[in-house]
Amino acid sequence: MKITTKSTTQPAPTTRQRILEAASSVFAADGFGGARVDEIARRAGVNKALLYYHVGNKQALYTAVLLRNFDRVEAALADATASGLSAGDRLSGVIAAISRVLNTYPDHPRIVLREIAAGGNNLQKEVLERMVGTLAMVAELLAEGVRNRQFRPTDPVMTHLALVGSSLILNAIGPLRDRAAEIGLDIPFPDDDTDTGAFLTDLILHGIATPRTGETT
Amino acid sequence: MKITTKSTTQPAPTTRQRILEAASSVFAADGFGGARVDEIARRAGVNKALLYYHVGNKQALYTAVLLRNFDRVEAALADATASGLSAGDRLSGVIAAISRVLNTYPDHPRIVLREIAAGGNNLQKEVLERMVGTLAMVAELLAEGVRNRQFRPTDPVMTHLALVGSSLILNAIGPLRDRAAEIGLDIPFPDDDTDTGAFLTDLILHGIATPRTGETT
DNA sequence: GTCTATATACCGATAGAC
DNA sequence: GTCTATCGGTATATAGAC
Repeated sequence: MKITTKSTTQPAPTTRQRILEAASSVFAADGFGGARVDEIARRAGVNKALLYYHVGNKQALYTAVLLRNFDRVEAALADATASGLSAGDRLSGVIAAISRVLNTYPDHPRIVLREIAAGGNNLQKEVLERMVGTLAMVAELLAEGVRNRQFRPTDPVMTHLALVGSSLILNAIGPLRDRAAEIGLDIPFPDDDTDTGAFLTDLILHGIATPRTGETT
Repeated sequence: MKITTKSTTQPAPTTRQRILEAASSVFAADGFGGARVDEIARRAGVNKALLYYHVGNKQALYTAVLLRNFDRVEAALADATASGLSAGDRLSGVIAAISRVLNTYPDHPRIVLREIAAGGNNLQKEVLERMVGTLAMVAELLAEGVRNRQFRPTDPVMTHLALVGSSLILNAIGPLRDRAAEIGLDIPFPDDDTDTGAFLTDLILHGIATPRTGETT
């Protein structure tokens, strides 16, 4: 039995999903300006005219990819922030959730890093709002921890940028690691199944300095 | 009196420097694939044919920009690592030097973020080696601190990526901050003269958790 | 070294048959 | 919904005068 009357406007057939998947990969690898619509259509296994029929144009395709990717991030974060735990435990949950979703969909961190570099040049207002919305959520969590004296007084926005920036980099490093290995550079980069969430939680909460009694600096 | 016999092969006239400066800015804003040679020539105030006469082609121009930018980073780091201080103090110096040079030349962090996302796709082997060389240097400093028990046992490469990644993001956020402000999003991003080095040093060394006596987690 | 003009290829997007 | 063929614009790069 097939459900024909959906409440959403989106048709969302398999073709469209294949196109979005291929587009996400190509935009991550080559950027908005460097991506070629021909290449996206080829990887999706569809004709270029069909791609335009489904998504409109290159800009609309890019926006659709980003909205889908941010949907995944927000779904992962919703689980992590639902509970009534302390700020510290919720922060650990948020870091774990972010690390997991960025590792599962590695195109996303690469596209976001490019957009940070580009100053959001290729982002529709709608997408930029989604991006900043996540930031505000984590920053508020950090601010709450400061008010509770669970965290030291810190700038919540800079702390968020350092935290999420680190997670973006750690989960986008795969291709660079492989390229470095190809040309013979022997650097022990993390591999794809490293638990970067656990690493980041420990780093952000406690830093790297050896604890000393009565430390002042 | 003009010195005509130089030890280096590079002619390095003012025209070339203007071209490199314009190219750095455009590559940072639009990426390698999105950058237009016409736009670079226009900003440099030179004819496009003259640009090709001086630098060869787009790929060579990109390589030249990156080599010049990495020269600046390495010069800044040389000062910071010369002294015979402890690993912790040298790390603080390195973080301060990196933050300062990235803030002074804001194109560089934006281009590097793009190349991480691209997996070094547009990088000549020579440039990739320079990039990884800096990484190896900081990672060795972190490893030394661990051996001295000045730092807790951590993965030096992941710690480097988190540290430098944070600095790249914090020093590349300017354009995105301005764009967000333009469309009315009110987020207290750091401004361009924020001391991100001091923030990162404190964060990396001590984390954000409130110190407790005999803490186990 | 610096310019104008142009070759050549590519790319985003569409027309129109089925 | 899916295809082939192609238009029109634009991009890198160069030829050749000065």
